[in-house]
Amino acid sequence: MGRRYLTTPIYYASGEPHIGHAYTTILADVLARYYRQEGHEVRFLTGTDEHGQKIQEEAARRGLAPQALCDEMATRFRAAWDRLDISFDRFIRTTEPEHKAVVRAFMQRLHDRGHIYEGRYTGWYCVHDERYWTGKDLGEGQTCPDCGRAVREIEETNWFFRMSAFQEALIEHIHRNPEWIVPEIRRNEILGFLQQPLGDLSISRPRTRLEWGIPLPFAPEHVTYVWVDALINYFTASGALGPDPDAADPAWDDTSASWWPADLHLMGKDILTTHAVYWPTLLMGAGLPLPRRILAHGWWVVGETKMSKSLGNVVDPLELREAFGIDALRWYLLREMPTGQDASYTLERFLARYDELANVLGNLASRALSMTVRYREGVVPNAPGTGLDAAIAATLARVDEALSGFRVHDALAAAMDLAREANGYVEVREPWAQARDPERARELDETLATLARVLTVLAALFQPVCPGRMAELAGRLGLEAVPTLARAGTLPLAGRTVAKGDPLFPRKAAEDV
RNA sequence: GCCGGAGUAGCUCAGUCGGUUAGAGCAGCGGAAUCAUAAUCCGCGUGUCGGGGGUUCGAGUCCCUCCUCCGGCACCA
Repeated sequence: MGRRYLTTPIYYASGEPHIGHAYTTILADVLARYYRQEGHEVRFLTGTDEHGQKIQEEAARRGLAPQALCDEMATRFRAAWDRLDISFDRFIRTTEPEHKAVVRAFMQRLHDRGHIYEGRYTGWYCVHDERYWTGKDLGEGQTCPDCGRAVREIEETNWFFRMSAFQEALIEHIHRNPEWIVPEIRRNEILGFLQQPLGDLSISRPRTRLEWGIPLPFAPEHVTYVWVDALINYFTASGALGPDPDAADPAWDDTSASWWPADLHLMGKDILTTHAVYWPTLLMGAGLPLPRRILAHGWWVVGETKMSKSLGNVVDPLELREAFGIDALRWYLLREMPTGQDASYTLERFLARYDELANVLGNLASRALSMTVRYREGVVPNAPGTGLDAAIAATLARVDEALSGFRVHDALAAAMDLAREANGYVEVREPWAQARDPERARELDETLATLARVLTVLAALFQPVCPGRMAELAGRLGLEAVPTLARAGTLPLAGRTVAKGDPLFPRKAAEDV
């Protein structure tokens, strides 16, 4: 099996992670777990972006050293991901010595290759806030959007990356790789964006106004623009360069021993341009291969609904973790939002999705395990459990197809449909009637063996979204762990002792929220 | 303004290269069953497929036009 390197953005925030951060990260986590499930070796990267103006300002406001603020922030993000069951393999921080060294080497390499030049940057400066704004940020009559005071146009020395030199190559790359940017609407937007002449990218900020950053090796009176610094994290964490890299390191020309290039960058649609334009052109400049896929997802919006009106408030989905458990929350977020599109959060929809989990999947497990305990002393009979083989095969194919296009919601729908079909199978077989007639013992054995098998497959299928509950289900089936998808359908189960246990997803009422 | 999407059952959506009576889940109504978390299973839809026009033997599916909503148009992490 192959290797998969996937990334979330590194997050820049001083507060608790919100639903946007959480969704990206859970989406990445589910994909990472699916890939592991399929037997791939996986590198799942997340982390924090710790340089720049806002960090410097926030630290000053709180009377902290910037590094102290970042330490606290990184701890908060790690804790949040712990609560959401995120299985990252590497948590990178841009203040790590390794990353700083890679950024310096990266910038030097761009410089050595002739893609960087010194120029003048024009912007609107607010004296009161001591910061620059771009033209489109300005309020009416050229005022500061923060404090409302008049801004003045100012020029400063800046270093620029010749992004424009790579415009044609980037357009060609997108045309040659139609699935490079997913979903298609985002690809179209980037192509539309690239129809305009691409300007060069300012990659530095003078230290006279921004100290908290990585100095440019060839111009130490400037620090690296924070977006450039941040994007390079994906390369740092690939391990392509050693701990003390320089621009002449041979690893630049052969990254095959590392995780680079990334298989998938995930992000919200708001930061697609940086990932699909700035980052690829920077990589071209450095002579590095481009990431294989880029997935931009949509936003959760909270529409006004009867439910939230009647409750008189708007619930943050993350708070539902308390009452329903993290597995249920992950299920809702990934099943409800068509991957790549926006979705609207409502409590009503959450409850409907939870019922699906409890009634279709949870109840299937309850009834199947309960009957095995009741009719066969809890031992899975030694009989052909092939009753649902066609449905299982069709489901695996559907899941595979959906995931190859990153339609996670479709993959989850397919998994749930298998549970539905299994419930139908129970109705058709009527194991309770088979149990009453001693002459039908063999049929009952087959029914129970089939249900044990399909539950094993379902545990594997749902494991990436519901890792905790599916580990529990696997345990009740007498398994040590959730098996891989490849093994789940053929794993010998006869003779194993199962346990009924409490409901996997206990029934809830709206009042419980 | 320019570019790009979307508009299909009460709700969330699927509808591949145009082709038999337009589908799924949820909600609703009726029934069956009793192993199970009062869960499950079966049956039930007179939907102007946003409006109008066109191409075609035939259009939700292609073309034109109009309406409504949304997104992108860069250094904002």
